[in-house]
Amino acid sequence: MDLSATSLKPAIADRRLLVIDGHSLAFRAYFALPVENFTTSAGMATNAVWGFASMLSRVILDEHPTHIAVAFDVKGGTFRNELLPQYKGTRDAAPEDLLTQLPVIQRLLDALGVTYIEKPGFEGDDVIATLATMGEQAGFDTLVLSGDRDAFQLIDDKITVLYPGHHFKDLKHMTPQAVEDKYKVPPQRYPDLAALRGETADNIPGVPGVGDGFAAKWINQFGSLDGIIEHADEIGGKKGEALRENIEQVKLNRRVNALVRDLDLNAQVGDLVLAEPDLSAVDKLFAELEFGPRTKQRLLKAFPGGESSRITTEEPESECAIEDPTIDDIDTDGFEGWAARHIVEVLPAGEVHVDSLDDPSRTVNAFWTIHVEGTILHGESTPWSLSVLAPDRHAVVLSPAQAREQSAVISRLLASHAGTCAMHGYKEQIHLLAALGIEAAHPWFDTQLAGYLVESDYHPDSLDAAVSHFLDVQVESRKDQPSQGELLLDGDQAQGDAGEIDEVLAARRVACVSALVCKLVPMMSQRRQYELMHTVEIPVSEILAAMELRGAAVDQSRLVDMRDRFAAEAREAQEQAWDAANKRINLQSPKQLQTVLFDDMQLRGTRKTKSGGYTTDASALQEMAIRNVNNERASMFLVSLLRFRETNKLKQIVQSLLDEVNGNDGRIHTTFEQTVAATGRLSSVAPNLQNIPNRNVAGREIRGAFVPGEGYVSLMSCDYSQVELRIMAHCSGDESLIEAFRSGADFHRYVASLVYGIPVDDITADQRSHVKAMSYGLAYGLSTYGLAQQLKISPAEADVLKDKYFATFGKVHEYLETLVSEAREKGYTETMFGRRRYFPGLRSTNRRVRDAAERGALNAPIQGTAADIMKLAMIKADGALREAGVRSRIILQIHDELVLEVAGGEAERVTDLVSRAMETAVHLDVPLDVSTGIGDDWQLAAH
DNA sequence: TACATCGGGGT
DNA sequence: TTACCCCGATGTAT
Repeated sequence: MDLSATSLKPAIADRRLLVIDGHSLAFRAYFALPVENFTTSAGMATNAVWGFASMLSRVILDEHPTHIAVAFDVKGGTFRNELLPQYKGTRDAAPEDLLTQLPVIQRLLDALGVTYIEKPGFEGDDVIATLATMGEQAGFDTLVLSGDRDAFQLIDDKITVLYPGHHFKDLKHMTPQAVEDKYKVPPQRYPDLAALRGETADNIPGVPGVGDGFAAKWINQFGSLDGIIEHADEIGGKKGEALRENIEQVKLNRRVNALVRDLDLNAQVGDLVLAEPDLSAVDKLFAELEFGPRTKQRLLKAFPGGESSRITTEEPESECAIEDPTIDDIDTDGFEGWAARHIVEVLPAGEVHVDSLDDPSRTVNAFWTIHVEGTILHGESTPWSLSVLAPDRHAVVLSPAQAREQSAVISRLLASHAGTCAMHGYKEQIHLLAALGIEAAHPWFDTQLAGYLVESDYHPDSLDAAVSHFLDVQVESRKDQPSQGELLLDGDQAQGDAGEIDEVLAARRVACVSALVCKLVPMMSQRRQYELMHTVEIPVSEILAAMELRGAAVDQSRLVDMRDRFAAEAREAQEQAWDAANKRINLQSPKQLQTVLFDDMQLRGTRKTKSGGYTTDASALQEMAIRNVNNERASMFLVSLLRFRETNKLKQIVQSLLDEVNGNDGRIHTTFEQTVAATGRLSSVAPNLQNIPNRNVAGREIRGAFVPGEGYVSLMSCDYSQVELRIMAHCSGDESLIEAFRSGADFHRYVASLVYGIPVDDITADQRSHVKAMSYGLAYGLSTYGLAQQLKISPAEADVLKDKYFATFGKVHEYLETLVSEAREKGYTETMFGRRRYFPGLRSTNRRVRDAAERGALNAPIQGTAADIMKLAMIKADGALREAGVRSRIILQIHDELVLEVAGGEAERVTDLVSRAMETAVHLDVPLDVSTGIGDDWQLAAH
């Protein structure tokens, strides 16, 4: 079936009212934009007008209202001042050049045909409250754009407040759930909470010592402010006393912050329709304000008759709109029957056939989508709902209990129709499905992996973010967490209102995934990324999911000992540093360090940080220590500081590991991020197990705390040596470098002998290390300056080394230049396996940006190919282990190293299987060298 | 409370 | 003034 026929209409409500707090928006615009940049030649300030206009167009484009109104405050007091004379008393009077802009903004609104409303004796907020209420009664979805939190009391299913965040252009969608999450009370109780807490901005005192937390606690305990007042005597402690003392104030606050929702405004909501602007009036005003044509175009674009309005009112340019599916009730039907009719009988069975997937002319419109919502916690993930969307846009939403009941059916469906199955985030889905007793199978399409493969520099952190990025629409599709009693329950319990709402959202989520598939399929084909997705990323997802679930066992008592020891040593170093400084400063504050080093001690700084001060990083401290060996206090301080930094860091690392130990199994379950690193590498979070110290003895000790778990006898570590250099040798075809690897000699020593033209045996340690640094620097685009810095030699000497190196390995030089020039031509780089990364920065006119892009373009194919090879090796090794039927298993990947937990009696066999898998992951013109080690812990497994 | 900056751990 | 990451602490703005 053809999706394009059925899924074109955007899911935008027919009638959507946007109500704007005019004063609050003008204020924010005024303070966000520097007035110097927005002044007419006659000296009139225009920053607030400009900011207001640009925000207005932005919100209209983002939110697609059909109706719109702006509310303003009126000069003179309101009924609130009579109740509470000091109300808003601390607010500074608005600056003169803001006040003069308010009438201009109103003129602009007139020209645009936007109604604005003021009501003497009342605030804009009351007008807003009234409009929102009228809108709700007339069946509108209403958005309230306001920076005043009093507006939160209006929020319900139909009314959402857009609340500006840190930057005023980031608007938070405050839904009932968002308010509940943030304040732990429902929106209608928010004013109770505000009355207790007070509002400094409005000069309203609350109960001293009572903040949001206590206010929410009481509200939840007694139901509401009235309940609290009734039971005020029962509340003990200082806070209870404070409450009783201020109870009249609180009551007054509550009367003041209640918005009036039934003003007589002399207007009908239906009349607020977004209309075509009066172009000549806009032109005239813009000429006065000296706004350019681009500002005008941008503003008008948002209004009917403007350039892009056709797209939003008719069909969107992409055929991938999100439409709420028809939700089928399976109580009367049974899931299996539903799946048979909507999926099994419609779609072909079988696995994915990889052959023709990368054909750019290919289109796919016959697939089904499965999506489990929930939170992931390795070992005890919590699914909230499972949704299945069929190609005919019919969907079923199951509660966790229902899904468990159907687990066998769903597992079978996933297995039999994997070849037409789409998901978002296979790895996460594996965990959530497993928690429901369902076994996942390699899907045909993963929208998260696909998004990563087509645009690896962009990392959405949620499905919604991916949707708004790739489909350029905002949808409300996610509550952060179902609140209590709102989880989808089973049959008899489930049919409350809350359950109904969740179903719609869950169905919308799966529709989002489906829309992403629609958008990404042509991009994947065009960029030829299917093969990578199927042969690399999807199988890797499965392996990573298993690794995450296994976790890594640690010896907790050893960690605790280490932490205490590092902590003691850090304290000692701190005392010494304090003595030397004659001050008990915070050694973790660069700012305080700067005063001691550069003011008190008058030391000469080295490099500057980007905020202007001298850096206090380790290399600078070392340099200063050398310069000041004769200054006893200074060197004492510097040395102690360095020792503090080192030991304190180690303490923190150990502590962070302890914090992450799972209480159930005593193991650490990291999460491997598969779509974060733009080059194709994995990353590891919570905790990061890819940066456990390894460079010096003290740090390496931490690796000793990683041990084989119950049922296992040792850990094995296998790593590639010099993969990136081998890739350079292979890709450049440089005979000398290839020979260097084939010879099997000490690589760096061998290379040094070629570079310096002296026999291998005569190479000094210095020469070897210089050449080694040069070799590694190549893949990073290291400058001569950087090389000099690192080797502590002069830039001139570094230059000589570089020239000699490239004279010896000419093809390497050529290859690196080709990488950049090809990237410049095509706009992207590619690894050996076709993984792409785009580099728009190569065309930048800013030299720094361009240089950075060039270094990236140099590095990405090399680092990326190494990442590809390791991923292939993991697939191969995992397959080999399974086929051999051994119990030993991979638990960690650290870019070029695999760590395995080895079962008794399997050491030799596993060493053989894994090293063979890694060596033969791909065939290069140079051998892939793998070294392995095995031992009682990770440190002892080193080699 | 949220964000930017600094510093430092890994490959 | 070397690529790619993750994280904690500080200090500032909100």
